[in-house]
Amino acid sequence: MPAPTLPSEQSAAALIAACGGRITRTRLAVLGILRDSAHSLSHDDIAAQLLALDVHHDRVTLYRTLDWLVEQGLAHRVSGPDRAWRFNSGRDNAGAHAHFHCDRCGHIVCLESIRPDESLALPAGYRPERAELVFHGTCPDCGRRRAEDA
Amino acid sequence: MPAPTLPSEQSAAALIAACGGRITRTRLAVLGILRDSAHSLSHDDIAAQLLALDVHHDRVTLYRTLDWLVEQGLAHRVSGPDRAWRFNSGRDNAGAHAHFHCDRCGHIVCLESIRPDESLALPAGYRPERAELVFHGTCPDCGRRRAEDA
DNA sequence: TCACTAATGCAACATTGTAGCATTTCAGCG
DNA sequence: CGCTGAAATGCTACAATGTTGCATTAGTGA
Repeated sequence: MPAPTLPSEQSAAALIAACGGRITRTRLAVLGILRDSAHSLSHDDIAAQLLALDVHHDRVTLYRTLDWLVEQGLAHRVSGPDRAWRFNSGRDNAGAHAHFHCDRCGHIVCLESIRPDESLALPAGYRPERAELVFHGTCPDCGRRRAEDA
Repeated sequence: MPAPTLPSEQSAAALIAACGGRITRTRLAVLGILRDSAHSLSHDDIAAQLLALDVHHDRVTLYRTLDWLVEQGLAHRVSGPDRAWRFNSGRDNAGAHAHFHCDRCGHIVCLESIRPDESLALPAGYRPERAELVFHGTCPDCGRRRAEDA
């Protein structure tokens, strides 16, 4: 019986090889996890999935693997609401709609109905892959709470 | 000779008192610094300015002071490119234009010519104070470097 | 199979932020 | 003005996230 394999691992191996990198179990598993996920994952999320898949790994190795994937363009790094990076495999739909970020309580809400305008012209040389539109302000809960304080 | 006083400290004291908080040297100085700055400052930036003003303080006290200012609505907390918060006194112009965030090298570039559309309708209860438009992708430098690699 | 080196694993460190608790200091009051 | 109680501070220790250096392991090509 072969080792457990994620559905997208075959193409993952090809992608890794195409970058001139060695094909290792950590890279295969991490890239597979990222490609199977619909949204961005934190280092911690990925570590948990690796554990579930019985892929032994080291914290530092995971950081370096993710750095390498980002450097090769196989993954993207985005900064989350807390002070931790999120990673995704490029085509995810997290950036397709706008977000509301409450500066009072720090919560982030998806505004599915609003989409950023991606047609704006950027200066030469910049190659945008997605646009992120974030509104900052006060959310309904915090607005209410503040009114009660007064 | 009186202690050095920032230009906006008078009104800062009034703002603090209006929130029902005690007027302390740390709050006066921090709020003054934020109000005098045109852009968002990190905890570290603020600590450096406090040091320059000879306002003795503790790391933890500064965190708690900033938390309190944010809670009272006297300051805003925004997440920076690195995993550290930035603080500002509300009306700053950092959000008035779009930014380009290179996912490869992590650098952030201001795109002065592009401004987010603030006229979009948000769901009821949300009170936006500013909109942030960030393009993610590859910057000219990284695009060139990647072409050379191939 | 062998050798070379990329990749890993480990330990120690750096940065950013929090929790608990004793001490200081602000602000109201006699 | 000098007390007094609670708010604010300062200290120590801790937690979360990420990085550096270096010895060891393991892919890859021959």
